[in-house]
Amino acid sequence: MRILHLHCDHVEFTPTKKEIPAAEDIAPETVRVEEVLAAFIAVEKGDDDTVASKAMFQIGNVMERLGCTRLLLYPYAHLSADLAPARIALDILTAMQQQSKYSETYRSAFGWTKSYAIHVKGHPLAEGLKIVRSGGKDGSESDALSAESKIVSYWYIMTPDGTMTPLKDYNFTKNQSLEVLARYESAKKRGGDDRPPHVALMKRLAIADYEPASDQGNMRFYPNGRLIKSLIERYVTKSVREYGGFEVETPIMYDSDHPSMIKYFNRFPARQYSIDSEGRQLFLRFAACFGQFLIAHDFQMSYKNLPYKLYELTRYSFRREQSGELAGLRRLRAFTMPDCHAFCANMSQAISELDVRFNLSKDVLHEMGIEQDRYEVAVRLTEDFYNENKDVVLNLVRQHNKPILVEMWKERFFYFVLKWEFNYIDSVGRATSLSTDQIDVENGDHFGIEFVDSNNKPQNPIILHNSPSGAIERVIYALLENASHKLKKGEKPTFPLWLCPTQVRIVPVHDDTIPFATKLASYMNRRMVRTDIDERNESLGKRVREAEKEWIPYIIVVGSKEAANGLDGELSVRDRRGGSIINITIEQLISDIREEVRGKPWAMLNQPGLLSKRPQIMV
RNA sequence: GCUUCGAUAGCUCAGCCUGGUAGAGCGUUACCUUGGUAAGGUAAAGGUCGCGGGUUCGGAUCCCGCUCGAAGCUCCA
Repeated sequence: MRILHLHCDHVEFTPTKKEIPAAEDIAPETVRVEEVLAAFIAVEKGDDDTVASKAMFQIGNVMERLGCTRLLLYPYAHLSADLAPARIALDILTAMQQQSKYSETYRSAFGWTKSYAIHVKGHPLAEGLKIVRSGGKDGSESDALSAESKIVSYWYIMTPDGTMTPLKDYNFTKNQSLEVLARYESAKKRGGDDRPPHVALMKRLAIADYEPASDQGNMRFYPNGRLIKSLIERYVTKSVREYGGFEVETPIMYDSDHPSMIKYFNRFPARQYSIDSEGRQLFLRFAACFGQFLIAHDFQMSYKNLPYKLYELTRYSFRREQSGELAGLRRLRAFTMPDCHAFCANMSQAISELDVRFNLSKDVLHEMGIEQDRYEVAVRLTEDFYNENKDVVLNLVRQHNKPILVEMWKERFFYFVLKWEFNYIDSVGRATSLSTDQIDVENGDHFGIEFVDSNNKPQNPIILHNSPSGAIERVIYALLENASHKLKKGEKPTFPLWLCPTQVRIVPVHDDTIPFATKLASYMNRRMVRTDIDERNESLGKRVREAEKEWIPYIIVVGSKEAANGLDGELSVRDRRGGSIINITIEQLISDIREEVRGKPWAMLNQPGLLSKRPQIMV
């Protein structure tokens, strides 16, 4: 912020016309002030509330020295070439006005073209320039964010029989991972300092890696990783479509001055990627909410249409987390987020929909190979909501059939009255939220979303925000952590069969058997079983070993015996999960695999079918 | 953002303390090998030791600054 302060005999100004869309709504009247310190102010990028207080402190010092008691705050863009977005500038100017200790504090209208006359006193201290920068550890934390840290929470554990026990009185001996979550969230105590195991695995399996040429937290996905990610994306989308969500696609960037965005944007200004485009400041979405709300705003809805559900899988949502907070696939700056909003006519409809989505989320995680023993449920809600709807929480804990963590707030601070999350607990003691749903009582009004009720009166819907799986990258993180959990227990790590980049690896014993191997592989691929062939000039033992290192569930070694028997004969199949070599026909193997992956999306191999044709991606 | 640690071959890392010809394993390439269920053999290619400065006859190595990365902290709408 730059402040040009002038000690004046008098200042007179008249707003003549609105200059920008965000201009204040005021009646344009001429104002004349005598014996005043006129502070011409340009609010710059990165300025925040701390700048407002610092500026007022400095202005106070000047006022005292001059013996002046009248202050005029005059927004003046021409002092800087690096201005803050209009809405933020207005917020800060308003904050300065409110913080002023002078009873006669004037502020000229923001966003208006003004004519003005000024008479500056002729003494040495009459003119000065101050430059104020934001301080503190995170320069542009908003008011909302700092207020958030002051929220008072009450923590409980609720058991399936409905008992609520204050956290400090609960005995965790039988629920160690819930204790991890509880400590993690309430005491803000974190786990060990081991490197997260999934990072090494994501590299070794050629799934994903850091991209040094991008910003931190923006990953590259190799063919194997892209295949896995794409299958998960398709599966989640399919599940939400079957549940009744209708898929839309919305822009990834929004105008930070758009009236509906202001509140969202200002809440976390330091956490956005922003882009300048022809003088407008755009920010990259950090969720799918705006896009869907802006669509719903333009719908003509009746109560008969509700509940109505919109869905988008955002690739990507962006959150510019602090650099030190990023961690492998667990915490990113660009991530893929399925987000399904249900517009509900009233609270009872919202509550019954919440229940459906809780089960949807549970099923989705289960089908992806993330079971209930790997995650813990947290429910956060306001005291009022709890008192009026105790059975809602009770119902959730019964469905989960394990104790859950409850965080209760005296008053509503966020836009929701209730939120639940499934928190994955990893092997190094970290909790990471996957699925979530919220009951939002604010944004229907805020985004002007309306439906007409049975009395022909417009109403704002209650909105549920559900991500049935959480970020797709996090699902992969959880699958890799599951695998590393198995490793620690001395078991063989695996992916769910439908997600394996290669489901069957064929290893020909001898060059003569390559034609048969090729015939076999192409038959299986046509039958939707991802099959490849390792015909490299390597020893049999080495090729089997490498297939095992890739976690390939089935390895078929074909020699002259199999080639002679043809497609009808029995094959010698190494079953990784069963831990033995089985003799089975091709038809039986295909039908076993097809049975196991039934209902899941399928894609063909995303690599050359012959290993000799593949570049080495990772060691 | 703060603290700590790190940056040497495509990858994983040794060498640095104690300055003097740039190392290993894996991978890649070629040849040999034709092997029946977790590593067959031989050889070759491959490096501006992150960038800049300083000390020194001489710096991957010691000193200073910078850049980038990771972990932890704070944080996670």
